[in-house]
Amino acid sequence: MKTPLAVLPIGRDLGGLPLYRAVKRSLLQRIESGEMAPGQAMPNETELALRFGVSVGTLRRAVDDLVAEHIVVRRQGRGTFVATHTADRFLFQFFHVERSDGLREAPVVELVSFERTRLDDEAAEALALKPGLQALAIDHRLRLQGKAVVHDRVVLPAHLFRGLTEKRWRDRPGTVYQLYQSEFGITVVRAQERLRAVGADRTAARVLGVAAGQPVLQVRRVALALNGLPVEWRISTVVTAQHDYVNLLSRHEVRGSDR
Amino acid sequence: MKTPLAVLPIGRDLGGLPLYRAVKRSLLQRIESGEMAPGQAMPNETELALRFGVSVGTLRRAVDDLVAEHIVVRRQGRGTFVATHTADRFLFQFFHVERSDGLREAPVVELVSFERTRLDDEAAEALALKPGLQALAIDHRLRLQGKAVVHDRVVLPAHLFRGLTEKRWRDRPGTVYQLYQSEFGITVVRAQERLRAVGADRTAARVLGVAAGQPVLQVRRVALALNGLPVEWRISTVVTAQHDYVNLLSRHEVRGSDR
DNA sequence: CCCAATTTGTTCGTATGTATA
DNA sequence: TTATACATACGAACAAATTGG
Repeated sequence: MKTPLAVLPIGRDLGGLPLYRAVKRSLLQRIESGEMAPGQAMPNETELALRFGVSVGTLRRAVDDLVAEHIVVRRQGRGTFVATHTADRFLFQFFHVERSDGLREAPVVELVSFERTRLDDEAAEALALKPGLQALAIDHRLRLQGKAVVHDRVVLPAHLFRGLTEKRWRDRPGTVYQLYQSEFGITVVRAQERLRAVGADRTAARVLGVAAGQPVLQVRRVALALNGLPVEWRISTVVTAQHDYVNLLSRHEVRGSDR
Repeated sequence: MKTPLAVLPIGRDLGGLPLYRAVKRSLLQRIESGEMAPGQAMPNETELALRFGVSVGTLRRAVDDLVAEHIVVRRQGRGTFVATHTADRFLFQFFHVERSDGLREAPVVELVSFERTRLDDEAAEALALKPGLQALAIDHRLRLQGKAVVHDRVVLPAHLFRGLTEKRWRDRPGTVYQLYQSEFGITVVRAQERLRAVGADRTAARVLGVAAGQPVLQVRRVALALNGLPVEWRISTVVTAQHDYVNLLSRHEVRGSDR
């Protein structure tokens, strides 16, 4: 016999909102709140349907949406799990640089610097925060096949990453997004990037070993968490002499945002 | 009483293939073959389900996939239609340049040149064809708010676009993808782009009115048709002084390819 | 190796709601 | 108003994958 679990409220009135959307929202809230943690199995479908007081089909419809948004993953015969960030997912969804001949591989990341600083105007705007707020600025060099190809500057608002030190950053076992998730409860689910071509500035030129002024690709990214709020600002500089930024225009948009 | 319509075969044996995938494939084939043309309404769901000999739920599942891939569109109360290329869709799915302050608008397109030529090695490789095949090369200048921002070079294999003349190109009412679809039965559904930063070459510099060698963004795109075959090769050069190439990393991949 | 329990995946059928013409 | 078509919701049955005995 399973533990007798509480009935889950779907949310007050749902004004015209389809039932499955209400269920989805409720599930999302439970995930955001940490009640169902990443990696953890959710109750099974019939169980959840029972608790929500909806049919299995309706419950499945709600979960379908979460699966499409990479927020949960289903495994036949095993269960449904709150999605964890993996190196694979990071590579696939957030790392777009590959060699011009199509060779794709994980970059080797070197830490260049880790500083406490304050948000400049651009970072503040991107993060929807006030300029001058305490922040962390972390620089990396990324190598592909030994070649220095990308310079990354990551800017994090300090109040979201309390207790983050250079050592913890350095010693993280996986990707930085895995670190955000496991150590700070921040799950990055989507991002917006803006790209432009510029002449390499001194920092990038030094870190990447190219001449200042040489054309490089600059990628500005703001990463958004589960709750839709921006949590990371990043400027990547890419040497595109032998590498490209690839973009597949074959993906699909989320149906309804709910955020 | 409806006309008594033929039973639709789903496809011989379906070895382990779920029924809804077989139905989807069958629908796709009918669309590719032109049996159901763009803009045209498909038979309604119960009708289709009946003809395929499956339940409405299964039929809907198949159509769901096609909707997700933008191959058909559903309109409640009206019907399900084979998708047509529209200016909106083109802008949203295939045009990624906007002003750095976020202003997004349709570009004004000027024809610069229209030539008959032959596939060079790079174009041939991208199009999976042999170098030297007859082709059309068409150059454009795109303006945003009056500013020349993009230079486009479109390369089309002549055998797919028989009878395409400069006049027909010039006189098309909508986007070029609408032209491909309505005049040549070619529906572009997805594309792959590779981006790099380079110094502006002479052509681009002339067309865009920038100094040669100035950093510009170069976008190489191969566009794929419904059947998955490449049909267009394009190199765009973007002046990113006041504009960005934007990319939303929030979209989702297609489940199973079927192609 | 096989069997049984568990969980998601697929398919069916039906009823009712909502948007459109 | 009426008819049509898609949208939502329900419930049930069986298939397929996984795990553990």
